[in-house]
Amino acid sequence: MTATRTDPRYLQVAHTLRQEIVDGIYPVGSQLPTEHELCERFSVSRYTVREALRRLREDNLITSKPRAGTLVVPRTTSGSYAQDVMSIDDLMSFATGARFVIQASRMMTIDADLAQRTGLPTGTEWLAVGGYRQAEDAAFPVCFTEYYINREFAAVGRILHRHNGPVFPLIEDMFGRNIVEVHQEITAVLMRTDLAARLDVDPGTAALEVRRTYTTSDDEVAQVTISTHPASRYRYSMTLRRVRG
Amino acid sequence: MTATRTDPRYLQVAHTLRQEIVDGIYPVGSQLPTEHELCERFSVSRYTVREALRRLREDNLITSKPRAGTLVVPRTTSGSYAQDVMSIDDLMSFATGARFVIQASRMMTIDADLAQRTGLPTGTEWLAVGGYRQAEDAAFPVCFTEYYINREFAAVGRILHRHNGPVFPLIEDMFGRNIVEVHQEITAVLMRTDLAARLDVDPGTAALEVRRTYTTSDDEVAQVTISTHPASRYRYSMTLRRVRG
DNA sequence: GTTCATTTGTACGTATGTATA
DNA sequence: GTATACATACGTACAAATGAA
Repeated sequence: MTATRTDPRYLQVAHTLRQEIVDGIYPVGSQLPTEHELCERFSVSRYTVREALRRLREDNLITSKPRAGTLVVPRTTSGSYAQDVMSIDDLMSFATGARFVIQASRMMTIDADLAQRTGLPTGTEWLAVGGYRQAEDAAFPVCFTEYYINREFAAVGRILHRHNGPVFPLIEDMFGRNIVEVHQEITAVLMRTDLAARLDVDPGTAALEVRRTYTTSDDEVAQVTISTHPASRYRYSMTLRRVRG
Repeated sequence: MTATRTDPRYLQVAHTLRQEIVDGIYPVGSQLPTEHELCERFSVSRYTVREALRRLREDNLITSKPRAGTLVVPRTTSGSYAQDVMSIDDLMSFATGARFVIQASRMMTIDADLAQRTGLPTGTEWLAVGGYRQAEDAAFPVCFTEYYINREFAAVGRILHRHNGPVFPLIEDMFGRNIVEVHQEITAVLMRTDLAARLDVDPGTAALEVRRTYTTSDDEVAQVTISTHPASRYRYSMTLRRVRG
């Protein structure tokens, strides 16, 4: 958008700086002038400069750190792939009508072993819920799932038993937090004997272990989920589309 | 995150208001107190109140309009996730300096068994290339990879041996085609005996099989890749970020 | 329809805190 | 430890938009 006469000052400043970054006057990796210098250059107050820089930060054009100044960062857009929400639903793999049968639910302190499995800090307390996910008409569960829920959001545990589908929307609705990032790790494991019996597969067969970490806009881990799927019943599938860079 | 003594004031105010919105003290559709009233209630300046409200706006909990005030809005379930190019690179799992050592390369007709594994039509001809991917200094390969390349693009086979990294950019560069879609399926399998020896793991251990299908803008399958990773050496990792929508 | 008062948006100046080179 | 640059915070003022008299 071109800066018009009616644009607020901070948008005009943001527009000018953005153009200069794109034009290479401030190349990637270089320092932007200090806020004070920008105030002088544009003859505006620090408030206006900071509002302008905030816009550029929101667009991931710059990062700022005390004392270090403001840095122009590389653009990550070109030739990227995007995955839309349908693929995510696919990823969630919650078949319609699949019920979650809770087997155990309690507050738990992360020990060294669990820290390894979950990536959570040792000694912290989390609501641990374990159970099996089962389709309405199926003879056997499709997977075993462990939830580790931040104690701040432990209240969702009260309604888990009468809830189907992903759990993190519950956290979003009950606490007004947004899950902005889902990190996912997939590994191949051998089926544990205790799970094998309950899932009705042989111990020592292959299984897919999917660990998801849900992070809020405050950079706080809201929930970690670990699902163990018998290889014979699960295939992780997704489609990535290239989007305009 | 619970408001701590060290949190800035605007975060404390934001946290309190967020909780009160969630608790229904300010239900969806209701007006939040005016900024002036919030200043008095929390004994902070308007700057602090506005920073707090900005956070709530960024999380789509409220909207503000001049004169109309600040409104608590219903949570929108919308919002897709996107995955950026960094995560894709991660997904490609091409360690710097990892070489591809070709073991076999020949034109091949898809039989019933291969059709099952690759998803390609029986009876069609493809350039099949098999090999191991190995880091410079590693004693053992990180994975075994099979490429099935559309015969139309079989010319890339000539330069595969002196190429590192993903193969599909070669197709894009050599033939001016664009890969617009990558479909990916991940399954857990048991390590095949013939691969186990070469990868230096025990047969019957867990392995991650990643199959990728690369499709051009003409809806033509350019390439199918099947990689078999020993579970002990590979962890499929990706991050999805929710984007405004 | 006009005017007015109210509420958010933009903008200035100043001061202090905090992280870091 | 110090100086610097961004982060937070206060107070003030006026503009713009809009709901109501």
